[in-house]
Amino acid sequence: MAASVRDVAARAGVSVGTVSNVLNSPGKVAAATAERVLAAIDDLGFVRNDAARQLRVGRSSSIGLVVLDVRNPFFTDVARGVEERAAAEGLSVLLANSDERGDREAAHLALFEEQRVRGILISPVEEVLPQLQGLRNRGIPSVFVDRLASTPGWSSVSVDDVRGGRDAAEHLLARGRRRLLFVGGPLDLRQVQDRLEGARAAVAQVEEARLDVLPVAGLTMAQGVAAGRRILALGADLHTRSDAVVAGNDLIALGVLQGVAINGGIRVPEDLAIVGYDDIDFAAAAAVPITSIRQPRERMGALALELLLEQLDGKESRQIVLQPELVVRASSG
Amino acid sequence: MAASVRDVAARAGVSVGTVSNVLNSPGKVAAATAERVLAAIDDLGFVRNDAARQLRVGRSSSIGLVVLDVRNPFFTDVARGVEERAAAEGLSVLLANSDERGDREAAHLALFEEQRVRGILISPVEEVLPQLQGLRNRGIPSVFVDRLASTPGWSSVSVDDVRGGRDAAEHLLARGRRRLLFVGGPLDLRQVQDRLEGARAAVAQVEEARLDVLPVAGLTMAQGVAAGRRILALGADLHTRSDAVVAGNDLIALGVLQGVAINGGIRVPEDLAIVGYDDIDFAAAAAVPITSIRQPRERMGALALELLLEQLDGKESRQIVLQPELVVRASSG
DNA sequence: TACAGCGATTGAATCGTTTCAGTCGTTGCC
DNA sequence: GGCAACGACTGAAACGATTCAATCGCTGTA
Repeated sequence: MAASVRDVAARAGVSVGTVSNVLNSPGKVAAATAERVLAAIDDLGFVRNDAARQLRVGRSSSIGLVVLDVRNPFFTDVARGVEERAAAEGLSVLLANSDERGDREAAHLALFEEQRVRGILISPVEEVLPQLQGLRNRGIPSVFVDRLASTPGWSSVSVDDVRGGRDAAEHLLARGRRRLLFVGGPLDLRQVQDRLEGARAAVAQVEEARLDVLPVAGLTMAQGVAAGRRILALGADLHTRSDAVVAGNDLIALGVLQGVAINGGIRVPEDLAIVGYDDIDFAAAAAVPITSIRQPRERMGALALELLLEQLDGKESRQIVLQPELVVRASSG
Repeated sequence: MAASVRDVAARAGVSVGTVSNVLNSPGKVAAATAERVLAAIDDLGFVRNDAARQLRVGRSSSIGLVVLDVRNPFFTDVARGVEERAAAEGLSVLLANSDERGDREAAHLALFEEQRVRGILISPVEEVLPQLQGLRNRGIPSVFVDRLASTPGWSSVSVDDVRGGRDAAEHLLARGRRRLLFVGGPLDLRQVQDRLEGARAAVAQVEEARLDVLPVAGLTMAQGVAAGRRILALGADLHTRSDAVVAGNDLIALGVLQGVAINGGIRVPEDLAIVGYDDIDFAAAAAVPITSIRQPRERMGALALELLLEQLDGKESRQIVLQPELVVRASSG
């Protein structure tokens, strides 16, 4: 049904090699011939079969990107950074969503390997090093995004989340808050651990301050809303409990804000201050604009691709750690 | 370097056909043999080469999805619906972003054809029918998403945007607003046209009501913020101009809200009511929760894939038009 | 005239899988 | 004992592009 390079060759009265050259090294072909071939190509509606090309060439021209949650604007921004840099390099990006689930993550990696992607960028859910090591042995390098590669020999671009968590908590403490509540999860997610650890460190510096933890199942707005409702349900207790929330990310922060606002019983920031994480665009547009820890999102994506290219060039692996930045808005009083 | 089915066959002491059968029709192979083959497979770290498979089989197992803007939560939600339904069918989804640009859209379609995707789901920027017709002739069907296919013979899933626009404007009129301002663009985008047309129709029903148009370059928050600033800049004029905004989508609405709020000169909804479109999750969490026109986002995605499957089965094309739903929140007073 | 040198073109080999007609060895039945 | 039927397995052909050594025709030079 679909025309092949052989059909094109026949119609243009040249050999298949020439057709291929017209497509891939136009300089090698006489102008008149090229013209005839091009004419044949669109007479026949020929479109190159990428599978055949890849098979012969031995590799594809795409790279795989696995993110924790495509619906989180943080990751679409990262993806955007990756894509822009990749396009400049003639690579296309396959975007996959693990939804914070290890099984989906593994499945996506397996698919990427079948597709023989050039390399993989991943924001991992769980311990994927063994699988990635396998990929690397078979010639597919990878780079961690939004997560420090602690094992030597692996590249990564990340933000110092411990510091980010500390900055968030210190800011709240500086504003006089003493009963902090960390809302985030799943707790085995590294980013969450680090941010929590940072917050703990900051709280430990202040005598009468404390930090409780309200774990949630995922870093989504819905989970945040649920958490907000639980905070509301504490009712009068609240004042003996928490006067500030350090959220695992902005989605959680937005959710909590929405959740506690429902009955209007709790005022933000008067009764409850909130600090988010990521500084997605929506944070500034929130009911009460959210104070947040900004990460250079697109830049992380672009850098990650950069590191991947370095690996493909046989260069040394390296870890880039970017610094987060506190952006103060109304939600922290 | 990478092991092939031939290597596996050699190591397991069977023929390549048998290896293939172990992979694809396990029922056809004796248990003992299968076991030996499987052992060889992971001794060698064999991973099937998808390009070769595709080449032989003649088609891939993915479908392409082209959206106007991946950073718009509306589209990630649609994508989610598509993916879920696709996964159930054993298909994977290639997500591409046209960024509301015709050239990028065309480039993505071309790439999808090279990959021999099974079919294409597209939220079109411009008139792509000729290109899609070409694809169809060569065996790749497509379905419009979030856009009615007005030409007979084409499938689509859309929401009645004229009605949505009308509902938005009627709601504002019912609340006593009379000087409406439509903020949206690009104006040649069908969704924008329809929503505007609907708003116009509603305004035409009311004697002393009027509708101005403030065109913007794209349906993003940044554009909305810029529009908001321009509204602010009108200053005192404002009251003789507009007392309500019908936004092209929620991102614009959020942006406008943020833009006019900057100096606090204009209060929402007192001075300026705002109605958005899409009802993305962030609309409810906004500074002033945004009244919006809800579209069944995930459902649209799932239905679109459904229609694509129907086409692949040789069934008739059809157009599904869903009804939007007004969700009233604080921003409209 | 012969020949080197050059650009343009050729076409067979190749990539790794799936497919399918055919072989092989057993079993069961008459 | 002969034969059909059956399950398991084989291996060559095919998919459609790219590659590269070889060939072809010319031109300009010795």
